[in-house]
Amino acid sequence: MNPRRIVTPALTTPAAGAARVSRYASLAAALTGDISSGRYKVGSPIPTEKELCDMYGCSRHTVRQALNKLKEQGLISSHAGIGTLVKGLPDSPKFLNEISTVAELLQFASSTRMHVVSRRKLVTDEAHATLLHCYPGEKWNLISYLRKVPADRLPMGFCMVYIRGEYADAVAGIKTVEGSISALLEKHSGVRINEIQQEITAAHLPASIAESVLAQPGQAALKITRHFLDVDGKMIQVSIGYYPCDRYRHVSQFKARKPGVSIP
Amino acid sequence: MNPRRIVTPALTTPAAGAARVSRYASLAAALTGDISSGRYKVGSPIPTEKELCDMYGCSRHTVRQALNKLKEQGLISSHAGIGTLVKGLPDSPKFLNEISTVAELLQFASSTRMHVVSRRKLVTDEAHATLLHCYPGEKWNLISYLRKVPADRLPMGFCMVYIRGEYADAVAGIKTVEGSISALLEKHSGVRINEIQQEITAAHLPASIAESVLAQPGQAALKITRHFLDVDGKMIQVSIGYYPCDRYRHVSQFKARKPGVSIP
DNA sequence: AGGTATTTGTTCGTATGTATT
DNA sequence: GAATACATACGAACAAATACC
Repeated sequence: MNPRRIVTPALTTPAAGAARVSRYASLAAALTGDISSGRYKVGSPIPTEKELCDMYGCSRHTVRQALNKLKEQGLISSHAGIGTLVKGLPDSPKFLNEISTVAELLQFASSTRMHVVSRRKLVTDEAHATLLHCYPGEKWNLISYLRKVPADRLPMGFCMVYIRGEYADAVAGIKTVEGSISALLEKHSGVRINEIQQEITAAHLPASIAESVLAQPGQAALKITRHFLDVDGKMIQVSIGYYPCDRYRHVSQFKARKPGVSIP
Repeated sequence: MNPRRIVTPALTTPAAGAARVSRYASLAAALTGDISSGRYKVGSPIPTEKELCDMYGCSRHTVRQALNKLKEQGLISSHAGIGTLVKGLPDSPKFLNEISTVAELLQFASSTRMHVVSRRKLVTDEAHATLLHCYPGEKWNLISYLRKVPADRLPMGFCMVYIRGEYADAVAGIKTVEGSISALLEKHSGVRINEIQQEITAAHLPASIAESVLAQPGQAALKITRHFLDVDGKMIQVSIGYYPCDRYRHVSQFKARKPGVSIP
C-alpha cells in the first residue's frame, strides 16, 4: 500500500524550550493549509484519522482535536463509516464593526455639545458638486459648529455640515445641540439615513480653523469626512470635521462573525 | 466496574434500553439549562471539571466534551488555575444594526507590500505591558516594516508590529510580505483572530520615522493602533502604524440593516 | 441479503504541563 | 513551594454507521 513513513512535513518541532503552539493547533493549521492549497479538494475525503496519526506521528485524540477545530470553522464534515470530507475553503474571517446607531458612529458621548458658530445658504458650484456628490446649481445649507465637552475649555474640534436644502428646516434656529444632526434630520423630516461613508485622514490645521479651536495653525489634526445617504442613495448630509491631535481619538472595535451566521 | 453514583438527576441514564443521546450532549443540555435558569449566574464559576465528573458520574473527558459545546456557543470560558466562568446567557441577541463591510479592515491588502526593516525579540517591561495589555516579563517579538505600493517611490507608512512569542515563528525569516501579518499567524499556527480594536489619532511624525518614510519630521500623520485578540481575549498581535498625510486615507462604509433582521 | 472490514463517535483511564491561588 | 484547576496528550475499548464482497 503506502510506505508508512512521514512524507508530510512534520509538525513544528517543540524542540527549543520556548513557548510553543499545541500539536493539535499546528496540525489544524497544516490541514487548513492543505485544503486551501488544493491538496485536499472540496468534496473529496481527507486521510482517515488513523492515517493522519501515522502521517503526523501523534495520537488519535490529537488528530480529533485538530479536526474539531476545522469542523467549528465549517471546513470539513465527518460521518461514521464514510470518513471526513472537505466542505469548503477557508474563508478569511469577516469582521463586524458593532455599532448600533449613528450617534455611536460619531462616538461623541452625550456629554458633548455642538455650538453653532455660523450658518448660511448656498447654491452648489463645481467644487461643491465634487464634495457633495451632487450637481451644480442645487440648494444646500452650510452649518459650522464647535464640538465641546462642557467641562473643558478647549473644544474638541470644528465641524462643517452641508445639508440638502429641503431638510435644512430641521436645524433652522438651533444654537446648541446634544446628539447628532442626522438624528435631528430623521426626527424632523422623516428621512432615513441608510448608508454612511466615512473617510479619515491626517491634515495640518488651517489657520482659520486653528483660531476657532484655540490651537496652533499647522498642528496635526484628524480630518473626518462623512457622507450620509438615504435608501435611494441620495446624498442628505455631508460633514467635515477637524480634530486637533490629543483632543480626539477615533476608536472602533471589530468582532469576527460567527461561522454560519450570514449577513445580507 | 466503578461505583455508579448519580447524585444529580439531570442526565438521561444511559442504562435502560437505547436512549441514544450521548452523555456529553445530555450534560451540555443540563448545564445550558442551569445557566439560563440562573443556577449558574453570569460572571460566576460553574463547578470544576472534577466536581462535574462526580456530580454526573462520568469521566473528565466527557465533561470536557460538554464544556466544549458550551464554549463554542460562547456561554462559558475557562482558564487554567481559575476555573470555568459563565460568560453570557444562551441566545443573548445583543447584535446590532449596522455593519462595516470590512472585507479588508486593513485596507492595503493586495496591491501593497510590507518590507521588513528590523526585527528583534524582547521581554516586556511596564511600558510594553500597558501598550500590549499584557504582563511585564512576557516574551514578544517586534517587527518594523515599511508599507509600499510597488509603483511608488515614497512608502505609504511605517509600521511596528508586536507579536506574542509563541506565534512569532510564522514570520521568522520573512523579508517582504503580501497581505497581512495576522493572516500569516493564522495560517502558520492556527490562531484565530476574533476581535480587533482599532484606534486612529493624528500625530506629528517622529524624526526617526520621518526619515524612514522620506517625509518631514513633524509632518501630520495618521497613527493607527490595532490590537488583535483571539477568542479567549488573549492579545496576539499589536500594530502601530504611522501614515503621513496625503499618502493614506482610511475609508469605511456603514449600511443600515433592515429592521427585524437579527443575527443570532 | 448477509457478514465483515473500515471509519468515525463515544467513553473510559492515565499522565504531564501550565496557570493561578 | 504546595495545592488547585484547566490544557494537552498518550492509550484503549466498544458502539454505530457505512462500504465492500
